[in-house]
Amino acid sequence: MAVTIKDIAKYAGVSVTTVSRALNGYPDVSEETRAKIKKIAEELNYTPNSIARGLVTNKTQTIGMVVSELIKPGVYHPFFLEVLAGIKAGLKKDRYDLILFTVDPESQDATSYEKLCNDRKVEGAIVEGLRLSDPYIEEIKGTQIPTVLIDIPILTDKVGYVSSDNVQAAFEATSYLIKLGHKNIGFINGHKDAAVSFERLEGYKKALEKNDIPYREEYVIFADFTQEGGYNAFKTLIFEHPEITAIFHASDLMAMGSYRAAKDLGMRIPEDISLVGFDDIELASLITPALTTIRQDTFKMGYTAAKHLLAIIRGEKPQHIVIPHKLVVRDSARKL
Amino acid sequence: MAVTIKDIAKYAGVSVTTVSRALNGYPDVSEETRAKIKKIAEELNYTPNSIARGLVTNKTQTIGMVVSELIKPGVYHPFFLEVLAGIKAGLKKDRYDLILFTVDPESQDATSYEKLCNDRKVEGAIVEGLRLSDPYIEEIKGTQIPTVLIDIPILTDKVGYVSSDNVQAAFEATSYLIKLGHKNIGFINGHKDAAVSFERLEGYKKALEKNDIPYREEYVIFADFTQEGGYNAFKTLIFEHPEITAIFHASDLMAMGSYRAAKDLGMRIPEDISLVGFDDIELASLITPALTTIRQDTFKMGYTAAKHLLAIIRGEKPQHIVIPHKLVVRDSARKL
DNA sequence: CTGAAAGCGCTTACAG
DNA sequence: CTGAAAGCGCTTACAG
Repeated sequence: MAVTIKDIAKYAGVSVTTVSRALNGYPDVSEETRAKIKKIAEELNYTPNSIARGLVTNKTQTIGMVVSELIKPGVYHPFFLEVLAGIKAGLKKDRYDLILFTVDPESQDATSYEKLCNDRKVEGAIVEGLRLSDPYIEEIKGTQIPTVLIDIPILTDKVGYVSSDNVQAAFEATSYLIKLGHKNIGFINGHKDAAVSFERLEGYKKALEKNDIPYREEYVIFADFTQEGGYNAFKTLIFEHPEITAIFHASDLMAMGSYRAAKDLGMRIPEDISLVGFDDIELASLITPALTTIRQDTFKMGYTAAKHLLAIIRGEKPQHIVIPHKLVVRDSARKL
Repeated sequence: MAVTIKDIAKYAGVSVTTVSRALNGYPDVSEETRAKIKKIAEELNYTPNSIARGLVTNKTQTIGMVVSELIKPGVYHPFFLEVLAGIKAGLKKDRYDLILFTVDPESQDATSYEKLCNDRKVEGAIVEGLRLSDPYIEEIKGTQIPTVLIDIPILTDKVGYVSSDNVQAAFEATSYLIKLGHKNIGFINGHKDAAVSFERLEGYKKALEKNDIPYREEYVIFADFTQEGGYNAFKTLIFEHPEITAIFHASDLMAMGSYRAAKDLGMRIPEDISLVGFDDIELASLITPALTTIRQDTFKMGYTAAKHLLAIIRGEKPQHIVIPHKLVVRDSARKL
C-alpha cells in the first residue's frame, strides 16, 4: 500500500541497504546514487515508517507527558497549557513527539508508571501535577526511565526537576507586604500534598523572621489551591483575626476566592485588606483591582523541562533547574 | 533486554504462536495452556511491545490531535484544555493514546497534513483551532485519513465535525437582549477567518429580523476574539453609535475587553450598557458583574469528537454532530 | 561505494 | 489445540 524502501530500491536498481543509507545521510554512498534515490523517494512521495524504524533502533523519538486530573480544578490547571506549549517548543528542534497520558487512581491501579511508559516505548517522560501522596511518586524515585518533574523535588541519576524558587518567591511577596507597612499578614496556603506549599510557607516565615515579626501559626490556613478554598479561608482568617491587614496566597485562584469573600463581607480591596497572589494567571490582570502576584514563567518551565529531559536521554546528569519568577505589582495591596 | 514473547515461550515450553494467541485471548488455545502462559507472563513482568505489534497489524492504537498556536491568544485557547480532557475521556475505553501535534506556518510548509499523520501512523486525527485560510483546511477536504474537526465545517466520506449550533446560540443571546427591551444592539464578532463568526452573525441577524429590528451593518465589528480586540471594538461602537444600549460578543474574552473599555469610559455595567458574551470561560462567573453568556459544553465536544473519530475509523459514516449549549443568565445585562 | 543477510518483536495464514 | 514459517519495514554489522 504505502511506498516502502523496497519500492525505492527497485526503481533505483539498488539494494534496500543503500536506500536506507542514502536517505539517512550516511557518508558512504556516492552522491550520484544518493541524488537518484532522493529524487525517486520524492517522486514516490515516500514517508519512512517510524514504527519499523522504532522496532529496530529501539528509539521511538517520543516522550510522554504524565499529568493527573486535567480539568479538575487544582494546582497546575491554570498554567498547564503554557507548560505544554513550552514543552512542545523544547521538543521541536530534536523532532520528538509528545504523547499525552492522563492518570487517575483507577488507571494507576492497573498500570504502573514504568508500564505506562514502556507500553508506548517513550524514551522519557515529563511529569506534572501529581500530589506528593501519589503512588507514582515513589515509583519515580526508583525508575530508570529518564524523567523530568515539574514542581516536584526528586533528583536521582535518571530523574531531574524544574521549578521556581518558591521559597524566594514567597519571601519576596511577603517582604513586599511588610515593606508596605503590614505586620499582621495572613497566608492562605495550598494543600499539604504539594511540595510548593511547604516551600512557600518557608519563604513566608523567612520574611517575617527577617523583619522581626513573630510567626503565628493561626495566621496560616492550608486550603487546596482552589477558589472555594480561598473563599472559606479568607472568611475564617478575617473572622478569627480581624487585626489582619494583608493576606498572601499560594495561588491566584485562591486570591480570587478572597476577592469574592471580601465582597460578600463588604470589605474593599485594597482599602480594607491587601491581597497578594501567586502564579499570575490571565485573570489576575483582568480583575478589579488588578492582582499583585508572583509571575512564574510557565512557558519556560515547560521548555526547560523538555530540553533537560532530552539531555538526560542523551546521558547527561539530571539536575534541579530553577526558573526565574517575578513580583508583579498591581493594585491589590496598599501602603498601610 | 526487555522480556519478549519468545522468553515466555521458552519458559512455558510452547511456541511463540501459542503465546501470542493465549495472551490475546484467542479461543483456540486450551485453558490450561493459557493459564500457564499468563502466569509466566506476569511473573516475568511482560509488557507487549506495541511497536512490534503496530508494525505487523498496521494499527498503532494512536490518534493525533492537531492544533495551531497553543498559547497565542485566540478562539480556542480558553477551552482547549477542556476539549482535550474530553478527548482523553472519549479515547479511554478503547485504549487509544493521543499524540499532540502543534502546527504553525513554518512547520506546515515542511509537512503536509497527511505526512504529519502518516509519519506517526496515527489512525485518525482531531483538528482544532485552524483558521479557515489555513492550508491544511483544503488538504483535509480531500484526505482519506479519518478526521474529526472541532468548529470547522467539513464533511466528506472520511471527515466529520463537531460544533455547537452557533446560529441558534447567537439567536438566543440576541433574543434575550431584545426581550430585555434593547433595540440598538451591537455585535462584537470574531475575525472572518472562523466559521463560527459567520454562524453567530447569522443568528444575530435572525433574532433582529424576527423582532422587526432592522439590521445595521455598522453595529457589527469584526474583532479577533481577543480582549484587546473587544476593548477597541467597544470604544468604536460607543463613540460612533452612542444610542447602543447592549452588545453581544462572540467570545467572553472580547467581553472582558468591553468591561475594561467601559470602565475607562466611566460606564457602568449593566446600568449604562448591557453585555452578553460567548463561551462561559471561568472568568465569566468570577468577574463583577458576572457575565451573562452562552455556555458551550466543551468537554462534551472533545468527548464526542473522540467517540466519533473512533466510529469513523471503524468504518462508520462521518457526520456533523451538534453539542447543546445554554444561555447562562448572570448580571451583565439589564432590563431596559 | 554497494549488497546479502540477519534481526527487531510481534501476528497470522497454513498445516497438522 | 499447537507449531513452523513467513512477513511487517526498517537498520546494521559484515563482506566484498
